[in-house]
Amino acid sequence: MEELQNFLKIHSTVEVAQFLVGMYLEHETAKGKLGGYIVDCEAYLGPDDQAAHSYGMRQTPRLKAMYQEAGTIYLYTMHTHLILNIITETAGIPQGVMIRALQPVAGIKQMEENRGKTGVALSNGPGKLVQALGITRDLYGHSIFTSPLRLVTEKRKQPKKIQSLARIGIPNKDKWTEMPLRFVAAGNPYITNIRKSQISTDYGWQKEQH
DNA sequence: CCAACGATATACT
DNA sequence: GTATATCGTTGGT
Repeated sequence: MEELQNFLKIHSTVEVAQFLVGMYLEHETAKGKLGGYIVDCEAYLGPDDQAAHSYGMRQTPRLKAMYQEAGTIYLYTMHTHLILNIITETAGIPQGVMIRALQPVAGIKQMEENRGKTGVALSNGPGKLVQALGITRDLYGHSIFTSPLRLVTEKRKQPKKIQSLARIGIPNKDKWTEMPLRFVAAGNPYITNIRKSQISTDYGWQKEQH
């Protein structure tokens, strides 16, 4: 965990976003541990990024967590859905990574119950994975290092290829609309809007090394 | 009041 | 398979 904390300190938001592809995300709930691999995420680059909530160093009550230290959990609601972000820089620099999709590994049965769906619909979108993992607003502002919701570096998988794409859902933001700040594990079926022909049988992971 | 870092159902080639 | 319409809540001018 200290290792991860250090990683956040010395790397840029974009580098962290790329590192989070393949990272194991786990939520310890009353109904057991729910977790899986992050396969799709987006970087939001604070003051300059027109698509970021914190564009122009905007300060509002809900943005409070964005100005806290790296590892802080930033949650916001969007059209009835809760969206999960992880803050990536030191306090005062409002940048973060939005978690877009997860390949479920542990507690899949519980996730199906939480979602009322099965298969890729469990977690192939930001609001979906939050619901699948049972994440709630009271995690707002807590740390990814010390809360029931945490990143497990030891279980991280290595993607064969990280693909850079334009971010989703941010039209009319000049160059920021097109900038390749979205990173996915190429070939993984849980990626948002992936085409069937793009899915690979190994789900986009490197082979385990022995 | 209205836009928003979505999700879903429904309607189409 | 892709496209659109509608749902719905909260935060910020």
